Amino acid sequence: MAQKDTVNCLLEAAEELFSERGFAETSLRNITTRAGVNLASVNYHFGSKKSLIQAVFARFLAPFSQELDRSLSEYEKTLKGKRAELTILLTIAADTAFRSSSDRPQRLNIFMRLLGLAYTQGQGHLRRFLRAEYGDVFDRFSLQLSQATPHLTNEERFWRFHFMLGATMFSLSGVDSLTAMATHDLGKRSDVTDVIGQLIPFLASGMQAPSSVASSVTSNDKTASVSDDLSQKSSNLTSDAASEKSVNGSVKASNRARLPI
Amino acid sequence: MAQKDTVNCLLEAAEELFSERGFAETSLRNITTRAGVNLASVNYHFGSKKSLIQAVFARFLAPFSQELDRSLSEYEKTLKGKRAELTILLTIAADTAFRSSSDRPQRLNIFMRLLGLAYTQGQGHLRRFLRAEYGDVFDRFSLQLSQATPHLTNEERFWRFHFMLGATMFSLSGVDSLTAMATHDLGKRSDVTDVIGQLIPFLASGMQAPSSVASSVTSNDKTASVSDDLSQKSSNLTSDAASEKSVNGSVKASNRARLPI
DNA sequence: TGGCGTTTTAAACGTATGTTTGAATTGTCA
DNA sequence: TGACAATTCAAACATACGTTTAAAACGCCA
Repeated sequence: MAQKDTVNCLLEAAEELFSERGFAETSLRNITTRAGVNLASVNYHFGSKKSLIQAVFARFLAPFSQELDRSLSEYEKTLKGKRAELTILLTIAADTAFRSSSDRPQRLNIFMRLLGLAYTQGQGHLRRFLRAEYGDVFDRFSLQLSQATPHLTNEERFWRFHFMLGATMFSLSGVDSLTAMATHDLGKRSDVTDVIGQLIPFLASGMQAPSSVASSVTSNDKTASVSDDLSQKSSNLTSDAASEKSVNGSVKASNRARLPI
Repeated sequence: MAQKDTVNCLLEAAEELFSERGFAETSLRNITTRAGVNLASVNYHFGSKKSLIQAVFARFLAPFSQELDRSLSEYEKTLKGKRAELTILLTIAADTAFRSSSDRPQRLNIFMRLLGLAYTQGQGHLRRFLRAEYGDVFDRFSLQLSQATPHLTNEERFWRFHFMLGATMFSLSGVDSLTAMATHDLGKRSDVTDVIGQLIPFLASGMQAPSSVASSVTSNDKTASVSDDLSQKSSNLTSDAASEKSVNGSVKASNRARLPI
């Protein structure tokens, strides 16, 4: 009882403070003070500040990745061989993210800000942690996305995917200050759902821009192979299945766009 | 001679280290060690760590904003009343940024990473500094961008502009690790110019996606008024022209999309 | 060359951080 | 209730930080 409360208050306070100031700028004393618990309880319950950071991410990503996996399965069932539709895929991801933080609506942009910090601030341990924990589900989404954009070369798709990621993370993570600006400049209040509503058409249109390569249809009908050599780069971290590297060692480039976590 | 060297080495080392680890994670001892100078020289030449951070930004932004201003003037001359073209505007900005860091090609993505940090990490002083120093030029670019996208409502344009900003900052700031990933997955080397070449069509297509509002042409032919109440939000910082606030105090919302710095 | 302002240097200062410790408190089950 | 494990607590630990200081080294012009 008391343990659950302390752990939860710590995660809550850490999530807010990290998103406001960043990881290094937030001290354990800041966190424990806001949580109303003793300073030492962080090291007692989590072991270290690093582990606390990872736990903050896990609290959001565990339900999200599970729900995304379920939603993708459901959608794939309705497809019956037809290829996925881009706008629907984006909407699925957005809906899943939004429902995963339904208890408090502003939780989504807090998490987006954290995700942005995971990229911009050092925190290499976080990137490795995220890929090891949730890489599979994201790869699955990535595969569907490939099939929904058959007109693109793998290189184009790779880059446009990261353009999408950047636009999403930046606008959603800064949604508080941006909506404040929008309210001030345009006289119209807007919230996260409004932004997502604006975002998806923008992203879809960007993705569907014509390929710069002349005949991109012929060279790219086989975008299926995705999750083959997944654990290659993170093999020094996951340590299992590392001995299988020589099996597909002859396959130089797997020609797939992978999520950058 | 020695002074110029010390200052320059400090800026060089700080630029690299800040972009690698972030501001708070980079200590003055890290910087002075890499620069090969004494620890105290930071406070001697710059006064404080904050001022050093601002100086790092100024070293890039001063030539950039000056060159962007010149390029915009030149382009406006060729327009002769016609409205600006979106792709050309984006190319102008990209070219200017690239030429401003022509001495070392990887300087652009280093700076993009710094710009991203300026948003994500606390550093409120930096945002105020940037807006006070370079707000005018960015507002000018913003005005041209408005005229190049007349089919959008002000709200749509506001959000799509920030979608562009996020996609650009994220992909260019992470261009090192992303190109490494692209090389590994796709077997093709690419650099900053390649990414920009992919980026501009994506952004242009996203911006030119149809407006979700039915008749957006009639309500939005007058997107000209931009730089009127510029200093309102930063008046507590710039402190000059603060008494003029009552002049246009009656104008509630100026209906313009402003750059978020 | 001698003197003086500028710059560099090593050392120290005060403060804040993450972590550890051992005693005090709490909750639980025999 | 009483004993035992889990949890909380105040205090201290070692370390790293930004900044300051005063002396040493340097550069330059009379």
